[in-house]
Amino acid sequence: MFSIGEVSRRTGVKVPTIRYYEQMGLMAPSERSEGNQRRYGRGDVERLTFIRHARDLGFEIDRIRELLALSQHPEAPCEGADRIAGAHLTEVRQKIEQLKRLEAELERIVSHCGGHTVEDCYVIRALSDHGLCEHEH
Amino acid sequence: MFSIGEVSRRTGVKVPTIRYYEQMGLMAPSERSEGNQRRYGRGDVERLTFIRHARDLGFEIDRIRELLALSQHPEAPCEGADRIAGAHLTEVRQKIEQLKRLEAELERIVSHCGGHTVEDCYVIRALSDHGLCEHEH
DNA sequence: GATAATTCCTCTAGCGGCTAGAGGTTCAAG
DNA sequence: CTTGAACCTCTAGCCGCTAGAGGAATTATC
Repeated sequence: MFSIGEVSRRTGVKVPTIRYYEQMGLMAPSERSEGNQRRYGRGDVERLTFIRHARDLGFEIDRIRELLALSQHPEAPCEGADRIAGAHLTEVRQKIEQLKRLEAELERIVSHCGGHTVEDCYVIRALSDHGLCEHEH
Repeated sequence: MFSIGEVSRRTGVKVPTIRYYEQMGLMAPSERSEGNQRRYGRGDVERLTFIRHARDLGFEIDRIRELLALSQHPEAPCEGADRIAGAHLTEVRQKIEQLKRLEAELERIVSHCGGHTVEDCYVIRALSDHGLCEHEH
């Protein structure tokens, strides 16, 4: 049996975050010591590793709840998991595209700033005057 | 003089958001009608356009406050604005890199999922078993 | 000029995913 | 048995809004 601190060390998930996941229903309420402290087993550590891994990949808490539920049914078809991961991948790609547009716009603004005073500064002028934008945003 | 709704229509910033910006100190408290409703002038519309523009480019509220302060001093050197925009550009690029790593990892996981049941599902297995990861995350 | 529809006001609370801190209890080492 | 670290619960804060309650002002229609 591991204390919450021990589990935190093993999984890399911070102590308050573990408690937060319990509140959010990702982790079932653990057993408790006589003095009411949380005590975890191997299964809990695995589950938390799963969660951490999914969070690192950017899955939302709700999606992780679904993925966890799916992982409990080894015999079920895995379309669900595929769909969730696929949808997430699509979102990630969209975010990348959006950030790239932002990057291009910022690049253009920063590189054009040749002036030495705010009056001539392209950064400030671009922000003031929408006409200087390349794209709609 | 424009009502808050009129200003909202002109700038594309939602009414509650305008009030929020006032609270955050981006917009000075406006004049009021006899019945205590906000009344804005041209200058306010321009300032709000600046803010919206900066938000669209992903600048944080605090940075926008700084940019607004700089824009009030046309004779000042524009290093400040340059530095803020440059730092932001760097952040955007870092986020893109991070999302690309995520994309690669997700791509790999999704495309490997050939099984028909959760038991064989690469999505689920990859989340359970860190050993299946390409990179540390 | 009355009425109705729309817009406006303030205030409070909620979103996601934690993180920080207060104030108190339990545990493990020496 | 004492100390100090780790634990407990509870509340509040972060960011940038957004939503809703409950009420007042304004505008449009008759």
